[in-house]
This record gives sequence, C-alpha cells and structure tokens, in this order.
Amino acid sequence: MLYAVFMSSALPPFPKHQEPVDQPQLLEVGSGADEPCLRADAARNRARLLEAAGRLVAEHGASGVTMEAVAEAASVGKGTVFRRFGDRTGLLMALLDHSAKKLQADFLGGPPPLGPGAPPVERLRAFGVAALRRSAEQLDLQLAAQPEAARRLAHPSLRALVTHVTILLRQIVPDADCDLLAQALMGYLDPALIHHLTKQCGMPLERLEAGWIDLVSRATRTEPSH
Amino acid sequence: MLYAVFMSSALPPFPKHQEPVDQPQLLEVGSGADEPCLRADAARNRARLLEAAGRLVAEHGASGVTMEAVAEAASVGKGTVFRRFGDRTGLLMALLDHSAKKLQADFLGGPPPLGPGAPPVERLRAFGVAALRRSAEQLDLQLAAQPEAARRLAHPSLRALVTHVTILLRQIVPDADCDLLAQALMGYLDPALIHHLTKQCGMPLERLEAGWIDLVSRATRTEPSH
DNA sequence: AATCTAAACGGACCTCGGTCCGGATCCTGA
DNA sequence: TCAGGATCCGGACCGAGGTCCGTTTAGATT
Repeated sequence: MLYAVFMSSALPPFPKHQEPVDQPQLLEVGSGADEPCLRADAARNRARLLEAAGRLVAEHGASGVTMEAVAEAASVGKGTVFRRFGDRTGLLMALLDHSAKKLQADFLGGPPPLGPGAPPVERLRAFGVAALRRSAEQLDLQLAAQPEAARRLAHPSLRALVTHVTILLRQIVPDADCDLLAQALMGYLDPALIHHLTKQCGMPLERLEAGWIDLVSRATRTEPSH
Repeated sequence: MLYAVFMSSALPPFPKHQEPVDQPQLLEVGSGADEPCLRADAARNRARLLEAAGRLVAEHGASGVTMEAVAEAASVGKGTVFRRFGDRTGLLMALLDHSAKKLQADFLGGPPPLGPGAPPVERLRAFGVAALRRSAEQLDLQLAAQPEAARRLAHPSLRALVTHVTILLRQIVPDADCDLLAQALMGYLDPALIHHLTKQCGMPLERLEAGWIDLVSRATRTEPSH
C-alpha cells in the first residue's frame, strides 16, 4: 500500500526553540492549499519527504521510517526533515493527515448517512463505523506514532481493572457485550484523556466525575442518580 | 511527593533476546511477595532502583528519570536497570504498579461502595471516581510512560472529529454534557484500542462495529436499532 | 542584472534508550 | 568448608532521535 501524500498541515517555520504548537485552525477543510506560503524549495522538499516516507512505510513497514532514512531517500539533509515536521511523530501525523482529511470531508460534505441529510443518530453510527474501518487500515502507522499505547492495554494491572468493570457490568446488563462496554468505559479513564481535559481544556475534575456518573447511567441504561 | 515502592510485578529474568512478555497472572492480588525468587543481590538492587527512580521523580519530575541517572543514583550499572525492568516504560510501569495494586485491593476487598457489598451500579460509579482521582495525581508519571498520547488528542484532525461528534450529540441529547460524551465515544475509536482488541484479543472488526452501534444507542438513550 | 536579507539547507554533534559479553557474585551440594 | 555453575553485574558500545550553526539560496528591491 502506498501513502501518496503531498499537501498537508505544516508546522510553523521553526521559530528557534519554540515548541511547534499546532495552529488552532479547526474544521478548516478548505480542500488543500493550507500551506503557509512556504518558499519554493521548502515546498518541494516537503513533498519529496512525504513521498519518500510513504514509500518507506510501504516497503519496510512503519518501523522502517527512520528520520535519516527518510532524509536520504528524499536526497535531503536530516535537519530539513526536523525543521519541516518537528519530530518523528510530526512526520507520521502528516502522513496520517491525508486520510484524516478525507474522512473529514466525507462527513462534512459527503453523501448520507455519513454526510448531512440523515438524522443525527444515523450519522453518528455511520461515523463510528467509518472511523473504525479507517483505523483498521494503517494500524501500523497509527501505532508507530503511539509506541507505548498498545503495551499499556496489555499490562496486567490495567487488565485487572478492565476485568473488574466487566464483571460488574455483567451483573447489571447481562445481555450486553460487556467486554466491549467495559473497554469503552475504561477509555474515559485514560490518563492521557484526563490530562487533556483538565490541563489543556481546563475542565475541573468534578466535571469529569459527573461525566463518569452520567456515562455509567447511560451505558447501563439505569436511571440517572438523584 | 515521594513514590516509595519496593515489591511489584517483575519481568522474567531476561532470557536472552526474548521479548519480556508480561505474565498472564490476572487478578492475583496476593498482597506482595509476587517476586519470582530473585537472587539476593538482584532483589536488593531492584529495591534500590525503584527507590532511586521514585526520588528522581520527586526531585526532577518524570522527565528527569533517565535510565543512566537512575542507575547512578542507585549505584548500579546501567545494564542492571534494563535487565530488571526491560526498558524505560517497564520501570515507570513498576513505579505505577504500587498505586494500581492499591486501587485493585480497594475494590476487591475494601469497604463499600468501592468494595463488595454495595449494588454493582454503585460500585461501578465509585470505581470510576476513584480511578479518576488516582490518575489525577501521578499524571506526570502516567504521561511519561505515554509520551505521545497527549499530543494526539491535541492534534487538529482529531479535534475536528471530536467536534463533529459533539455537534451531532447536541442535536440528539441537548441536555447532556456533550463534550464529555463525545470524548467517551471517541475513546472507543482509539487506534491503540482497536489494535488491542482485534490483534491481541482476536475480536473481529464486525464485533467492534456492533459494539459501536450499541454504544451509540446507550449513550444517546435511543432505541437499539434491531 | 546586481544586491541584499530572510529563510532554508546540511551534516557534524549530542544525548539517551537499548545491547552485549567478559568478569564478579551468590547459592547449591558434597 | 569448598568447588562449580548458574545468575547477575558493569560499562563500553551502537543506533536513532533531536539540536546547532556556518553556508547557501530564493526571491524581492533597486
């Protein structure tokens, strides 16, 4: 499989030692040309790099995407790779961005039930299935950007928590797919998510706790408490 | 804050070049002494290393936990750290294991509503809140073991997906905390989770899709669609 | 066309995670 | 008590990610 990607979201042009923060452009799906006026040679090299990276993924898997290898395959200096994408994760993200933008376009302007026109619940169902399938492909690429995420889920102590939740769920909703439901609930408790919501979005912990209570009620179809 | 941890789950004694796979001991909360009979010096060094790592976390934050620094602080060779914990993540996991075991003990044998005795729904609610609070502390440690997880959530293309789900949810359940609900739903679509369930647990993708449909029904309190 | 400046380039260099193997150390069994 | 051998230790070594800065080049201005 070949990941041919050329135009994608870029990082700011490397303001010496300033963390490459991602621009807050949300839902700006202006169909390409979101490049912040790169110089000609820069744009050319960027394209080369993405093309080379895609080729390397296709040939040697995501683990073969070494920054030096990409640089060499693109006939470019190593520093250029980092200036353009910040770091390895940034490069992989840029590769992923391609299909991400595609899915985005599909549910923003595509045909129903994914796109506008169908009732919201239908759209939500279709969205999940589409996202699920998209992730199922390029799993290697996604995981390459999250080296440790898979290990976490396999760790005994987390497994124990999942098992506990599963057992409780079986007592409450015996007819449901409790293994999956437990995973869904546990996802809400993911430390990374907690960090994002509290530290980056500024939500107080109390709100998250209330959210959990509500989530449990919904998942188990029980009455909202008090 | 000091993380004093000594006895925790260990890796097998390093069978040359064999991936240190985590033993399938589930729910074995035999309150300590799960050490697989380490040699005296090995056990001593293990304790030293965990103590040193905890001190480093307390002093310089999780990012200060360099394998070499830990080794030196414990007056031990670098190779010893890796032999004992496999890799940096393994070391951090071992540090985390302490509070994980504690939570585990709490809901397995502690007082209600967390422990046995309360109705399952109550226990589930209490469990989430407890887990939420536990994660809120040691966030730095958790994130150190998942370097890229937080970035992923902040990435524009993922934000766009979350926003879309949020908007749909607002149309379906205007009274809910749709931001949080959207995050919970998106958690189910996390690539790492998909990988774990399909590749490691052997679930077919169809089951995950059915799980999504069901999850949406529950989250929105709509009728299960046949 | 000549010039000038900001931006991009390249690759030497550094750090740190991870590996390897000769040598030291601990436990067993006699 | 004393081999003998399995286990463990230590630190030199390697590779890949990430940084720095002197040099080159695009492209605007005159």
